[in-house]
Amino acid sequence: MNDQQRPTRIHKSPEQRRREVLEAAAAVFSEVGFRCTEMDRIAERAGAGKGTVYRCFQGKEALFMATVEKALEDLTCYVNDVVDPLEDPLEQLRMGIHRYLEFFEQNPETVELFIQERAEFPRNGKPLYFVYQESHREKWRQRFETLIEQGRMRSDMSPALAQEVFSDLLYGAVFSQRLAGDRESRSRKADEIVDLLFRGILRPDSHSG
Amino acid sequence: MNDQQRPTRIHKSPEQRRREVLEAAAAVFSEVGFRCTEMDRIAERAGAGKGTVYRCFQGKEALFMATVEKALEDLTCYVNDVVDPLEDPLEQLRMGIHRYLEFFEQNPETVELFIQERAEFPRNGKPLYFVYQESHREKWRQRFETLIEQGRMRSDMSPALAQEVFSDLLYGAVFSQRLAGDRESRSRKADEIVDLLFRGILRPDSHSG
DNA sequence: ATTATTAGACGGACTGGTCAGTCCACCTTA
DNA sequence: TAAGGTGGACTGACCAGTCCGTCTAATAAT
Repeated sequence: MNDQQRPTRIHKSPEQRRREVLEAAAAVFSEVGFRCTEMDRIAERAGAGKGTVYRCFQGKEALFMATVEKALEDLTCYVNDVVDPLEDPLEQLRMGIHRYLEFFEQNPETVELFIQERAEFPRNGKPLYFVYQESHREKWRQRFETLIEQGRMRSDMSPALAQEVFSDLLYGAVFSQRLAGDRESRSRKADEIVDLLFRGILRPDSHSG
Repeated sequence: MNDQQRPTRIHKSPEQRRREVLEAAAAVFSEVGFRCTEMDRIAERAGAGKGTVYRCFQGKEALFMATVEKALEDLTCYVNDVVDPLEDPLEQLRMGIHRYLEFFEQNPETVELFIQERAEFPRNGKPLYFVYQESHREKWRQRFETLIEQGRMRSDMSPALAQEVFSDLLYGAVFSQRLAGDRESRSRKADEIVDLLFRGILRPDSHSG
């Protein structure tokens, strides 16, 4: 009369396990948020026991940060793999905006992870998102400077400010799109957004100073 | 041998109590986040007992949402009181951006509350921030439309898109400023940002189509 | 090829700490 | 003197992280 289920234990490679746990964690964290996520739930979703999860990652916090880091690496690759080979800075800008918006449209749960990171670890210093952003700042600023040197961008405009406006806008667009929930696809409008940033909203003949 | 402190109980008006608790709650919530906030801590900060806090507000969640709503009302007033009386839509836009950025610079903890709201109540539907935003959407769209009718704004540009870009940028700027932690004051750069949005980054003679 | 041995992978019961919310004895004030 | 505002001790639920008996699979021995 022993109808106990055999739990079908399987030994997998450490990398395989780690990947499975990480994937499950990203899913659960982005679905219910850091605090409401129970480690048991992640274990269950990964098809593993709690002990296994704790062998792969030091604890809940470390596991969460690993999911954030993974997402940032994915984002960086998605943008840079296409943008870096381009020659024209203007094309890099245009394509950068496009790829960035597209990435978040295809991986909406990523936004959730970034929100959670900032919300739950306010004392951990700068969120990883901004650490990554900063590591690319110099590269992008040079692109703006090149545009000015080439006489294509207004020389009375600070490249640093332009860069900040671009990155603030992208950040805001992605968050708004996800949080407001009812907006149209931004990535399909990437070209229009680029046009606005390049040429402004006013008619050329109407601004005299 | 009784050196027990007399707790100096004072009966205050319900409104006074409520205000004090709300203020304390906003401070603690924005300092340590929703989850890490202990109701005991809010009570202590408000100079009241836990029971008193629970008489003023139904529970932790209700108290938190009340702080968010209060912050949104303050923001709305700070912007609209100055913007609405203006006649020129372009001036309204310029001043709106300025006041918005200024508000968050003067009330940085407000950003924290908005982050927390979204992070902790993902299933509550749209965050209050976006509910408020939506309630002003129509008004702002009409301002853009007026600009087009007056021939001052490019007629090939969708007012709806322009509006979204403006609001996404503001949202992103405020969050970035707070989260990245090391940016310069945005409100002092409001005019430059406005200039970028109005005229674009490119030299007028360089875009031929 | 088959069986014996064992390191260590595995899962899940258990523990201990943490708080949200309750409850009631006390105190203020009218 | 009584009505009801007040504060803080208490309770019960919840869950991260631990611990250990069980089970797998790689290797050794035959």
